[in-house]
Amino acid sequence: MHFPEMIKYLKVRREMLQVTQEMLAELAGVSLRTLKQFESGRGNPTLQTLSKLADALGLELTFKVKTLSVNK
Amino acid sequence: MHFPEMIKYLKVRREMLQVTQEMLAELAGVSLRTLKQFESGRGNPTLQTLSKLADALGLELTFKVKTLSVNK
DNA sequence: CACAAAAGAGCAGTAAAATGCACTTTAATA
DNA sequence: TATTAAAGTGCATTTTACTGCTCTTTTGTG
Repeated sequence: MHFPEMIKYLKVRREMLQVTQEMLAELAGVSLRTLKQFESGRGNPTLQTLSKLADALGLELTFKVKTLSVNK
Repeated sequence: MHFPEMIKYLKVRREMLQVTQEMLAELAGVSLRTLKQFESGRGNPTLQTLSKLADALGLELTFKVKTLSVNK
């Protein structure tokens, strides 16, 4: 999952939960400015920031072993 | 997956692949200093840094929906 | 269209991540 | 035990993430 996908995923998740950026920022304990930057693709959040956001959205960061598929 | 677990996971993965910190740092395009700090728990890497490391280890960052379990 | 709420962005200050260099500690093994 | 590779750390510098404030743009609803 690369950058743009992660952003999209979190954004969709937020909207699905009907939470505004303002609410999420507050819930997550992240500044609104930072969240806005992140969602608009202008960011490289720290793991802590990303975790806080994921957490507030009921998500968890995990690793997945990449599989080597021949045909993409 | 929280901070200490992620560190542990990546470290174990690296060792499983018999890769030294030095090799991984080079492969991932991350400075050795940064990797050392991260693995020794003294860090809060940016998403970019974490992604590079995961990538080089054949791992992918993903989100997982947290389930609300009654009895933990 | 008019209005309001939500989202996006410029600017500047502060905090902290990333980096390089040099040194110390730990672990493996001859 | 001596040697050496790998891992860990202190310090200083550079880069950049985080933040608040303010303003603009977009979106949606009457």
